[in-house]
Amino acid sequence: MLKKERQAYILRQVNLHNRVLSADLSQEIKVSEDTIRRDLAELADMGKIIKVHGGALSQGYHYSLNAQQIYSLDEKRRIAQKAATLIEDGMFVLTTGGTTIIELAKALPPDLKATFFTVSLTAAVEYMRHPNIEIILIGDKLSKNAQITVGGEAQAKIRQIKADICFLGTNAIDTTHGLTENDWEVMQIKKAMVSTAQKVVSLTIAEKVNTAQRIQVCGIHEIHTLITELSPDNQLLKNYIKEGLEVI
Amino acid sequence: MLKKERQAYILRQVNLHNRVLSADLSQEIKVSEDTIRRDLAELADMGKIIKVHGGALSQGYHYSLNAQQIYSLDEKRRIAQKAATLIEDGMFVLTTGGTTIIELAKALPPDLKATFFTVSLTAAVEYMRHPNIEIILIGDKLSKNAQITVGGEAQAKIRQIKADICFLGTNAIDTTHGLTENDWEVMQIKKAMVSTAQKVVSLTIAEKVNTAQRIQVCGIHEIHTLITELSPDNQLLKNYIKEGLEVI
DNA sequence: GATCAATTTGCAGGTCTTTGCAGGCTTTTT
DNA sequence: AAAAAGCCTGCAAAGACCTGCAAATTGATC
Repeated sequence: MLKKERQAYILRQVNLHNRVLSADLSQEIKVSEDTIRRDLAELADMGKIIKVHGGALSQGYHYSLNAQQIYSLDEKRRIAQKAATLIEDGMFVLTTGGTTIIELAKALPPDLKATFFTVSLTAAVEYMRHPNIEIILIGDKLSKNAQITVGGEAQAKIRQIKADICFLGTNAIDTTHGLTENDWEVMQIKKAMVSTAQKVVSLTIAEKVNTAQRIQVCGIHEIHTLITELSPDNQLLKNYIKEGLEVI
Repeated sequence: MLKKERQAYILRQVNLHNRVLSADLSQEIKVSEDTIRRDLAELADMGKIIKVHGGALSQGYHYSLNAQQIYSLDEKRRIAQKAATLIEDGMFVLTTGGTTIIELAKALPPDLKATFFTVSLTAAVEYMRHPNIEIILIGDKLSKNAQITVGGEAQAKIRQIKADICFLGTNAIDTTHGLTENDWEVMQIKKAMVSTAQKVVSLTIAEKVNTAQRIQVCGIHEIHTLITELSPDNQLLKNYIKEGLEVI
């Protein structure tokens, strides 16, 4: 096998699998690992692959390492757009925190007149920009991790509110475990919201769909509407429709 | 699994769920926790995540409010410095909002362990930077003008708190009218604070000393301590000392 | 086809990286 | 204050890497 051939083969493998190990290639092609290493080094010099200890990665891999400012901002914007259409004048709206909710706050039409209840500082700040929105901040201990208020007081307050709709920035959701979280206090707050709201809407990027965390907020059937950046007829969402959720 | 792959995976998880635990990752990826820790440390060095005890947080999530132009910043800093000396470990501290209070928040020594109650969003955000401060946010309707929560609920909550000390960002003060405000709702909140705190401290730049507004918060004798950027023996403050206030 | 220079390959050895683990320390939780 | 969890340091083994070199291959030329 010629050097050029071999390198072409390697390149194909890298692009196909996104990664290769020198040891594997050496076996497949039946040349020494040194040769593979030299090939990888050359391809890396040409900028066609990324050399790492033990093998190489495809170029595309590099981009996913450079995290953008807010993760999946575009997706979240699209979700926010859809979510905003559910809010009507005069409604009582309950929201958690999180970057998706912030995007929702930004996406609200400026003439919307509604009352927003929130436990999130950052969401509150965002709502303040809107001229016609009344904001009720739910007080209690402030969690430094989640940047929302948590605790018994807050939960009690939430349960007093007869909210028309509740938007949950969602950490993980799947059909068996329902909506799950990684923080006990946050879970309790969300749980309170779910229990008191007429309609529960989960906002989540597709990447988090069908993932689970350790603490359950509520079962899948307690959620009425699921919003992702995908089209509702996407394959990934089939199961949720089957479970009776409205998918937007 | 290659090291870079693993780190990319970790980064993705962090960005997805805002927070990860080393123990979880170690299980998922099936490497030792040490390796995870080393990865997290590296990613943190690169500034892609924030390392915390037991895991890591996503970078983009913890964003701060951009500070606007603050009027007479230097004076307020000096006031904040003096005010910070009044706070001791374990105290319950009550604060309003306003730029002077924000400076106070920034001036707090990092090892101070205390509990802060506040009605101000921006102050709360600032307090969150401090590792050892517990923050209780007092909820209610959010006033867009004052950027603090106002209303009966908030007042009732404030009165329940047995605060050791209360810092009032002050709009106007003179010996005859006492502490005055121009907003009815803000006045009520401050009034509640004055009535419940052991010690009431008014923070004000010299420019506002001997000015009055239309709504009284409290008489001059309900204030225990007055802090300005001036030296306590300054001519301007004589009258307040004569009235029995502690002037710093 | 034979020859020779240039290139390529494999190998030996020594070095560097990565990983897991032990022991002691620090932080957090109870 | 004690117990648990997480962290840090140092260390050792495994694997990957690099350097230099000699053997093998290539290909250009006669």
